[in-house]
Amino acid sequence: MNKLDKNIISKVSKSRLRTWLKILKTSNLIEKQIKEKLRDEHNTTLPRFDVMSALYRSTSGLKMNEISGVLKVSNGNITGIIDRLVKEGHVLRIAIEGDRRSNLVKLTKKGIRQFEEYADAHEAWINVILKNVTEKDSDVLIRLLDSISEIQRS
Amino acid sequence: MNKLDKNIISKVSKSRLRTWLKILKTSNLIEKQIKEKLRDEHNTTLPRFDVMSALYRSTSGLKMNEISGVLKVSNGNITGIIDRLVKEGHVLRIAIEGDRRSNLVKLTKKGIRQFEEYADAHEAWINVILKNVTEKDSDVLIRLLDSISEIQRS
DNA sequence: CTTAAATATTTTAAGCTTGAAATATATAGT
DNA sequence: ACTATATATTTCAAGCTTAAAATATTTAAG
Repeated sequence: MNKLDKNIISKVSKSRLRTWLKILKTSNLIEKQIKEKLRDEHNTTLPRFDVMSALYRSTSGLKMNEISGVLKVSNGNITGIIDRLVKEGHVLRIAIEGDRRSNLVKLTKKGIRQFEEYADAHEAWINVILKNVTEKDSDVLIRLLDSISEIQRS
Repeated sequence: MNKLDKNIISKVSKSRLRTWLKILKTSNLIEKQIKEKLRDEHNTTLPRFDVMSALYRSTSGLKMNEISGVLKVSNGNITGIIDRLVKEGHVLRIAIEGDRRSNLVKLTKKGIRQFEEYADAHEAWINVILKNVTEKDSDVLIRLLDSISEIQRS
C-alpha cells in the first residue's frame, strides 16, 4: 500500500472516529438529562423505565431471560431491577405452571398507570431537547444510524 | 390549539422520540463492542481509557476537578478511577506546592506508551464498526448531532 | 489573628452493570 | 430410573456512577 492510499484511509478513519465521539457525546448529553428528570420528577431510574417499557409493550408479561434479551443486558442485571420494581409495587412475579424454574413478570395496574405517566413525560422532554430536529432531519439521522447498526447484527 | 395542530405536534414529537431511541441504541451498540475489546484485548475499561485520553491531551497534567470537568462526571467518580490507574502504574499524583488540597495527575511513561497503544486500536475498531459511513455521511451526521447539542450548553 | 466562606478532594450509600459461579429444575439418552 | 445435559435464574465480586456528607486546606473579612 503506498503513502497516498494510507493517507486516504487515515483521513476517512479519523472522520469515522470523530463521528463516533460525536454520537457518544450527544447520547450521553441527552441520557444525562433524562436520568436527572426521571430521578427528580418521578423518583425512578432509566433502567427501571426501560424494563417497564419492555413489559408495557408485551401484553402477557415476559420471563426474566426475555427481558434481558430484549434490553440486551445480562440476566443477573435484571434480577436486581425486578426486585426493586416488585418492592415499589410496579411489577409482579407470577409462577408459570409446568416450569418451576421460571416466573412471568407483569406490570401491576399501578405499574401500567405509572409507566404511562413516565412515557408521556419522556416524550415531552425529548421533544424539547431535540427541538432543533425537523422530521426531515430525523429521517436522515435514522437512515445514517441504521447504516451503522445494520452490519453489527451478531 | 385545534386538533390538526395537536396531530402535527404529536407527529414531529414522535419522530424526535424515534430519533433519540435510535441514537441511544446505536451508541450503546458501539460502546458495548468497545468495552468488550478494551477488556478482552487490553485488560482495561472505557472510563480508564477516557481519563487517560484527557491526561494525554494535556501536556502538563490535570487536577482531579479538571478531569471531572473535562469528562463531565462527578468528582467522587474520578477518585476511584485514578486510584486504579495509580495501582496499574499508568498515572501519578504529584504534589502541588502552595496548595496541599490538590494534586496534579500525570501519565507515567508507561501510561503514555499504553495509551498510544489503546488509541491506535480504538481508531481501528471504530474504522471497522463504522465501515459503512463515508466522509460525506460523517459530515451530515456531525452537523445534525451538533444541532442537538448546540442548545444544551448549560 | 480568628472566624467564615470557598475550594479540592475523599468517603459513603445506593443503584447499575458484567461475567462467572452456584442453584434449581427440566429434558433426553440409556 | 439414572445420569448427563440444557435451561432459567440468582448470587457474587469487581468496577462505574451519582449526590450528599465529611475532611482538609486556603482565602477573605473583620
